[in-house]
Amino acid sequence: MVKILIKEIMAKPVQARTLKTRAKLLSAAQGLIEHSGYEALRVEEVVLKAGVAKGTFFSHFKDKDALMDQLIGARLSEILTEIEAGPGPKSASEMVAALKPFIAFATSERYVFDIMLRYSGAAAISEIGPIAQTFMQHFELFLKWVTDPALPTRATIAPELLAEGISAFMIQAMSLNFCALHSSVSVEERLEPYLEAWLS
Amino acid sequence: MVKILIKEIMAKPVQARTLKTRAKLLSAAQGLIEHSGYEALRVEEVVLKAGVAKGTFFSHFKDKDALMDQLIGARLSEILTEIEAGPGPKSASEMVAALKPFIAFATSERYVFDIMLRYSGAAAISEIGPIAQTFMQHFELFLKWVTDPALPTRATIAPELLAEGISAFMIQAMSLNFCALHSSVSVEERLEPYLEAWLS
DNA sequence: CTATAAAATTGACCATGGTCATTTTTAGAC
DNA sequence: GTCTAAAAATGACCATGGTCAATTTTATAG
Repeated sequence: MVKILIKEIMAKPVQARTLKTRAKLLSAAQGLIEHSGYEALRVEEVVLKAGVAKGTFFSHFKDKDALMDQLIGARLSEILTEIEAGPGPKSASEMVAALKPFIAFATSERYVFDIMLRYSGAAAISEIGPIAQTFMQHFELFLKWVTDPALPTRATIAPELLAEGISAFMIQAMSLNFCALHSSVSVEERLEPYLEAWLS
Repeated sequence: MVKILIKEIMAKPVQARTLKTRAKLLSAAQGLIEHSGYEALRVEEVVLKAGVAKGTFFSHFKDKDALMDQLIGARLSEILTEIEAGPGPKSASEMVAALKPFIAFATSERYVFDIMLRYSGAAAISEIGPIAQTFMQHFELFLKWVTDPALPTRATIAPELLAEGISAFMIQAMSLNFCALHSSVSVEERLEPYLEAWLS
């Protein structure tokens, strides 16, 4: 009885083999993506390169999108962490400049952008994945920026609201980038007036 | 020679049969959706109900998503047209109320919301479909609203920018609705403070 | 070392979207 | 009517993501 209780509390044991297989799958996928991009990735190729059976893939990842969540989420998090390490922006213009690497990756492929949006919020707390976590991460970052006195902002608006707004405008600017009618302007050029208007 | 030129200028002739088949496919799809929603739709079921072969479906629609673009786009356009017919909002609160039917449909299924976002901008002018058109339609609507003196807005911001901002916040509010961490608040409740802050 | 239960892996198989060479139908010329 | 070329429709077939009963591997108790 005690044993059963302990078992329920403990995380289920993971064999070293599991970690090894998982690492093989992730690195195979990463290699393929570096060669041909995210959209072109095929599960078949991943398992072939990793040297495992197809079924193994799906016992490590719920579906193909879950792998994408891992890979894209990891990259987004790396980029955000780098941005966090930099100085806080003192203007809308500097903010756009700081966000440039994030925007560059998120708009590198339409597919990447779509996956990012689709996984930005999880339907259940227990399903919060890497991409959803980066949304929390960039909310924290924006909150830090707007509460820094170095950045002049509208005092009448709650910092949390300001931060969420930055996120909304960033996504809007990236969305319009994929639209033929608006693609003459770069994401950054479009984002700056939004933020200027929102923050001051 | 003249004939060839004329042919090039003319739209390619469409047989009555084509329109009939297309109508059969659309109504079959509509019927299935009314019964089980958008996500559950299967091409196989559509052609079965319409009484045509599978290949026929794909000579009428580029792919399954193109059918969804038609169906969802048509519904969105209907809703927007009804909203347009109503009175312009005199406050952020009234604006949210006016948008309620649009929001209700767009968030009725996660799948519907995803398709809407994916088709909101077309990669090429020639590919602008029904959903992309509704985005132009709601931009026009928002522009009409913010230029109406009955709605007090920040005069320092260009009306076009204000209109795009409303769109950005509406999408942000709907996105967060699908996120477990934020689903305790309704889309409308979340949208209102955004618009309040943005417009005044 | 052996037995055994749990964990991990396997690959044949399925579900579903999508293609294309072939066949059928239609419109128009004579 | 009948001939012909273009348009439309067909369904066998393919591509790819995903499932699951059966098998192999691992950890561990005795």
